[in-house]
Amino acid sequence: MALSSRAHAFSVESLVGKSPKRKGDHTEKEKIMNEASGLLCEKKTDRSAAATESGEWRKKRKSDTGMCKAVCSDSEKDVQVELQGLDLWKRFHEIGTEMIITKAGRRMFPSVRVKVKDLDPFKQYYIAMDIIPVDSKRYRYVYHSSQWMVAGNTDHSCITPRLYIHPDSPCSGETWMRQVISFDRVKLTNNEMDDKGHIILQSMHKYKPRVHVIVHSAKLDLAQIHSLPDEGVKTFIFKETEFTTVTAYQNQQITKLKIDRNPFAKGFRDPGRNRGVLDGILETYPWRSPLSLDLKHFGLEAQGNLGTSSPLSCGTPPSISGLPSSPCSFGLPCSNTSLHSLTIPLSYKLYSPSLGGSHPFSPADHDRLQESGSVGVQVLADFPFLESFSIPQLRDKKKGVDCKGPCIQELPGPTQHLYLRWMHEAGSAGLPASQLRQDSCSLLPHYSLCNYDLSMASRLSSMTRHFKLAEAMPLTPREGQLCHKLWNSPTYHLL
Amino acid sequence: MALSSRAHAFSVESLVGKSPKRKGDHTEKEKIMNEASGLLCEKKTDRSAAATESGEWRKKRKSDTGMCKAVCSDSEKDVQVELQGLDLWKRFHEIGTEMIITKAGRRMFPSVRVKVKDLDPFKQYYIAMDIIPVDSKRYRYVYHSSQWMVAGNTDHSCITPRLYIHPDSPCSGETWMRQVISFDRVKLTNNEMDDKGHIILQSMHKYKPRVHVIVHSAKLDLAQIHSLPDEGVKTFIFKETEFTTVTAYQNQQITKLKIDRNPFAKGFRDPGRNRGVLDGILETYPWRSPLSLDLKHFGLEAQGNLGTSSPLSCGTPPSISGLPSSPCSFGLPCSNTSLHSLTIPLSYKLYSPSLGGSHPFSPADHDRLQESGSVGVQVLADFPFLESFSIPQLRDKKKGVDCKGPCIQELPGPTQHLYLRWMHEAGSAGLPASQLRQDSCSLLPHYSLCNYDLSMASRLSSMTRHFKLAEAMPLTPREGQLCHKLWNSPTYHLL
DNA sequence: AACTTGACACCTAGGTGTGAACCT
DNA sequence: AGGTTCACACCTAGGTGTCAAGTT
Repeated sequence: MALSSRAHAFSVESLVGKSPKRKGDHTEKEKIMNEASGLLCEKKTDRSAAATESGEWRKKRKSDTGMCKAVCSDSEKDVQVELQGLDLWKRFHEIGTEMIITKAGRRMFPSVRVKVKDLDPFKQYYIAMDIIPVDSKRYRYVYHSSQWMVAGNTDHSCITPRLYIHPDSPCSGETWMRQVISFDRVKLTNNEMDDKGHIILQSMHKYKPRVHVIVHSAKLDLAQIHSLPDEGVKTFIFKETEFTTVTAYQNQQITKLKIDRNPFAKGFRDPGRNRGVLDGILETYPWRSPLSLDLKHFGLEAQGNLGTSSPLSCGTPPSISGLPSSPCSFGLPCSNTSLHSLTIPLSYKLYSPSLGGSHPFSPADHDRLQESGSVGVQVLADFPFLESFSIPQLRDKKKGVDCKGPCIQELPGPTQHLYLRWMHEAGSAGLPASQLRQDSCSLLPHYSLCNYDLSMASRLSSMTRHFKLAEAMPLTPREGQLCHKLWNSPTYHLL
Repeated sequence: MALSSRAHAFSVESLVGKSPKRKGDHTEKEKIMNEASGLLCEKKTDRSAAATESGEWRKKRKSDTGMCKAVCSDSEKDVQVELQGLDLWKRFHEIGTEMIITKAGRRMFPSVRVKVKDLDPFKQYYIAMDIIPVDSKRYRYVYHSSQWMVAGNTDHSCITPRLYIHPDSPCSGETWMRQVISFDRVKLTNNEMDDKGHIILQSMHKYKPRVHVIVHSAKLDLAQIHSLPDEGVKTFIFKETEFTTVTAYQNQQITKLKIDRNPFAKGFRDPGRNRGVLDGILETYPWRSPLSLDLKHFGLEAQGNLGTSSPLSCGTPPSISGLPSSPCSFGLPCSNTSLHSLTIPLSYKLYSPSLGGSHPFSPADHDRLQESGSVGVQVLADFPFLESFSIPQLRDKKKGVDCKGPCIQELPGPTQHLYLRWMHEAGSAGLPASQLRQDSCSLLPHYSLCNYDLSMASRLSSMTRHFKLAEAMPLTPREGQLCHKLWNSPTYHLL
């Protein structure tokens, strides 16, 4: 994925390593907190919004259901609040959760979702959420150590956090208890003048959300509650929901996890990440096989193939974790029904990210590969100079207009080569070195002339943005931008 | 537009007439009601949901702002409720509003939107909506007379209508009065077992929505209100919001108005409807001119023109309300930038809908035309037998797969002619008979070979579905389906 | 023959991360 | 050089009328 320039700078080691953890003194302490679910229940006793986390509290854990319970001891009754989606929150928390804040307001992901128990079924309650500072520090992300460091002090004391009343409020205890109470519509903003009711936060600070259960009284009007009432409030804090505010993601692992789990970021998802590295591509994209490159031929066929689906032989779909037995069949399944739109060349090379070189896979790499025990995939894309290419499915109108020539003329000559290294997920799809040796002869570069349809092409474009460019060292932001520009320039984008 | 088979059968007369009104005894009475804004305010005195429209009420009108006010006289204070979007409601009401109901639930369009005035700013209110039967009759739409007729009796008495509480409830009078209160999330269903809280109605019946302003009392729980409380309720009815429930639109004019006004139906919209009848097409679709048809040539060029934009001369764009001065230039503006995808033939004929014949325009028609004072446009589309037509923008995969031959083979011979009559909106773009006579010689059929791009093609397909098939008598459902099938068969659809 | 249903193309509306450009 | 903003491609989610096929 084309992670942001910042995120690109995240060190390779921590990405490829088996189970990357934040380094430093905090790690052990946080782990303990996670295991303890980090629950806090406080009874509201004063008007201070940034209430201290004091007060009696007990905790209970249901790790198998992915929930955690907070029981708030009270003169009346024990109210329990369970955080939903605890597993996901913990995955983020282990890395160091970041939340984007924007001027217009950005939703949280994950969002705070709770189940409430042991309310009085017949009483009316408001349920609300706010977000308070964890400390008075300003933070800075240090790329080379992949850590958040204190960068200064901030005085939060004069700011009263905005209270987000759950839209179903007020509601009977019975009704609240029947449903999962989701705060997914909450939006975070860094705009101090915000008039849309979003929660206002400062970037590069640590915060923690709180959930409040408020007993309804006749005086309360939903439209008039802007701060917590003096009494009848129970507050719950879940340590796992702590986060650092950012305007752009700092830690690449956070970006990755967000993309993987947030449905709205599906467009940035690597289609094959949950299977063998190549499986996703192989199964998703229709290819012709065996791969062979004839750019002149391609140039001639580019238009001629429009709308046709000539019967070509299809290769055997290989998988990276179970390589094909036929020595030279690096082909992919062929879906003729979608072979009607566009002809572009594309080919793969196997590549070891730990080798550090930008060269095609060579026999000498085998030995080093055995040491590293993992392997990536290098993609070679060839871009012929196609002046009058027909692009019927042109969604990006603006870019499409600009596309007639100049953008492609950045590249000299009729054919361009772009080498990309695909960083596979650590451990998820590593190719065993032994297997690689066995089949490595079949993995040497082949060139392909392949037809595939434009919707596939657009997905491929998205997919390739998840590739890591092939450099020995982590990319600098500038490098990342440059490579992305080449790959994602208007014309290429249309591939 | 390809109105539903039912809607197709709507009689020509009522479509073309200057200001079509429903015929029958009701017309005069309804007109009075419209002018009186049809307001009703009733004070709830019993639990009967289907309350009678009795009670004291006054009315006030602000026609220039498109709103209408209801003032409910009361022991406490006058509460006023204004229907928003009154103009739109009235346009529908004049035709005879229809609302689709489905098993899954369908939104209303227009939706009920009101402004409330003179509430007690400090009191809490619920605002709710329900929909009650207008009478105990079942209705049937009679196509040849374009009228709704009583078709039987229904006993509604045992059914208590579902109450839809506005999601902002309860809320202070102050807050309610600050905003437009919209019931656009209300959904109507014909599923008697509905468990999603939608309003359950019976198809082919007449209903009227009611808006209730309910004073909050401590006893009321938002989740527990399923019927109107005994007291503290003021009810408002707007005559213009009456509608007949259908599962498919019956009156083509309703379909047309829904498509024109509902943003979600934009895909079915005729791009030129707010200008001269032809202007939209002429300005929107790139054409080559002068129109001339050479099907053999077309067949040969169909693929050859892909991706090219050969420089052809473009005709003068005429408008139906101001015909072009050049005698034979029924051409259209040419947008070469989009002439790269597909070549299809299409031509126009002027046609008088009141003549009733399916023949091309003849001199003898002129006299009759003068009497009718209005004119439609007839479209002649020619479909050559194109076996291997290139269809890059194939979104409808299912149809695309079926498209190879059989569907087009329904038509005998290499070329098919389909006559469509385009019913222009009454009064919006009528061609003066005098002007027609003057220019009628230029309106005799011409044939055209024209290139235009696929996105345009898809819109044209949508547009042509709005045409009315040229038959002397209103079409039967079967006829409508047949003609639509020809025009919209898988291959044609891609035009 | 009248009416209903369900899959569908085509929209609106809005939530994502990206990277260029900008600010400080 | 760190941090922020904005237009954007690419998604999810769901509201339209259409039509073929079904039911009554």
